[in-house]
Amino acid sequence: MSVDVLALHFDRSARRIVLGLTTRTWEPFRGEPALPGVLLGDGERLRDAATRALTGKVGVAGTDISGIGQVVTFDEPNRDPRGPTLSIAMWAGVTTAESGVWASLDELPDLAFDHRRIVDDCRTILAGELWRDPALSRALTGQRFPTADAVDITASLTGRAPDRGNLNRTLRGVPGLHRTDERVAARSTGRPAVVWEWDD
Amino acid sequence: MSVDVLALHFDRSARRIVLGLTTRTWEPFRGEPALPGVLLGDGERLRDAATRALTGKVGVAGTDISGIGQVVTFDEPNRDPRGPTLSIAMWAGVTTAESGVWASLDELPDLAFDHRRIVDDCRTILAGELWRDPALSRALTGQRFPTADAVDITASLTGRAPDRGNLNRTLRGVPGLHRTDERVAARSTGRPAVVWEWDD
DNA sequence: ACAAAAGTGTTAAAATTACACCCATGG
DNA sequence: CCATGGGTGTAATTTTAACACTTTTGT
Repeated sequence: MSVDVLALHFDRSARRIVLGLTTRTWEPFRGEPALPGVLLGDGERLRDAATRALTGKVGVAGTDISGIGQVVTFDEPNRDPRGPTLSIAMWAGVTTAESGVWASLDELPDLAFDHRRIVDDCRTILAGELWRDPALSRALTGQRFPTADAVDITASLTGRAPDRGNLNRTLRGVPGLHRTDERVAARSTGRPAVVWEWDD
Repeated sequence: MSVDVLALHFDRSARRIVLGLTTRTWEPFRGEPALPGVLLGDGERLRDAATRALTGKVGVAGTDISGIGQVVTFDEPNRDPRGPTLSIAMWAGVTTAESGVWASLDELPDLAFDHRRIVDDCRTILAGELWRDPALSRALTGQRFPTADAVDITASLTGRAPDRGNLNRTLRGVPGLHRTDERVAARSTGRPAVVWEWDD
């Protein structure tokens, strides 16, 4: 029973979401990139296991984790050559991506085990929950963010650019999120974007 | 890490779904009704664990299980007084409810642990997946069934009677399901209902 | 003929999606 | 004043939900 984490970080300058990876130190798949994962300890909570995976395998500081949530459980017989195992997939928001390996969602290297499949499946699910699940949304945006970031996050996660107008209206309906009067120039040109802020 | 099963059987004569329960033989909650559950064995698949729970704790024959599926994983710290544990909730369709204790979804006794909460949460989820997930739908209806059964199943799972007309159209859109020319009198009076049949 | 149950037809309401057009800023 | 990005308005489409009305059977 392992917990595998999709560590998501929104890279503002690259305008896309990057995924935190580790390099496997043991067989099987030694040397190949993989999702950070740990075996679930006895009586350990899922979020604790996920945190352990992030700090231990990617080098993320505990304080840089902005949110954790459950995605799905994978139960395929051939996912691990060592025998049938279970994998609980979790998402985690990470505020800084300094240590560890980070790859764009659209340019992933070959991953160990069935991790590629896990990423693909989870990406679809998470794309559907974005702006519906406040915890996930907030973990990706941070406390305050311009609309431009929301556009980039949506585009990066869903794989295609959203309609800006519709997204703007969608944001108005997100519980716990409100518009501020503030504007900020997110790009070098063009109209400045509204700043959105999560209630505390 | 336990697997807890919502054993669902559609009782045609009672026109409702009943839930299979066990009586706990050990502390804690000794003597109280509970969802059939087992500890997940090393390398055991979820469906195997669920089957083991049904056969061992409710007395269901393996051949009477019409389908098994995953619902969600519960990870609440206080769910078990013995310490933090994880519970993977599964649904299972059961074709005959002869041995074991079966209770209507709407008249459940007090259950051990947080099983009442599990049932409530899963019921909401399953109600949403009915007629969308063919595996779940088919496990409840059986290979062939009149529209009347679909009405009863929907009413029993969602808690309120569906619009017959809309449900009829919904069934037309279910993948793998088709109408037959056959009609059957499901009630003592009224127009006979169309029989639906799953492909294969 | 009447009540009960099943189906069909139609409409209303809501949620998604698409797109035209106006606004604000940098160069 | 023009290119670029942000925002509003509006319409088309699709999905859900509601409800009136017709059909078929037993009593």
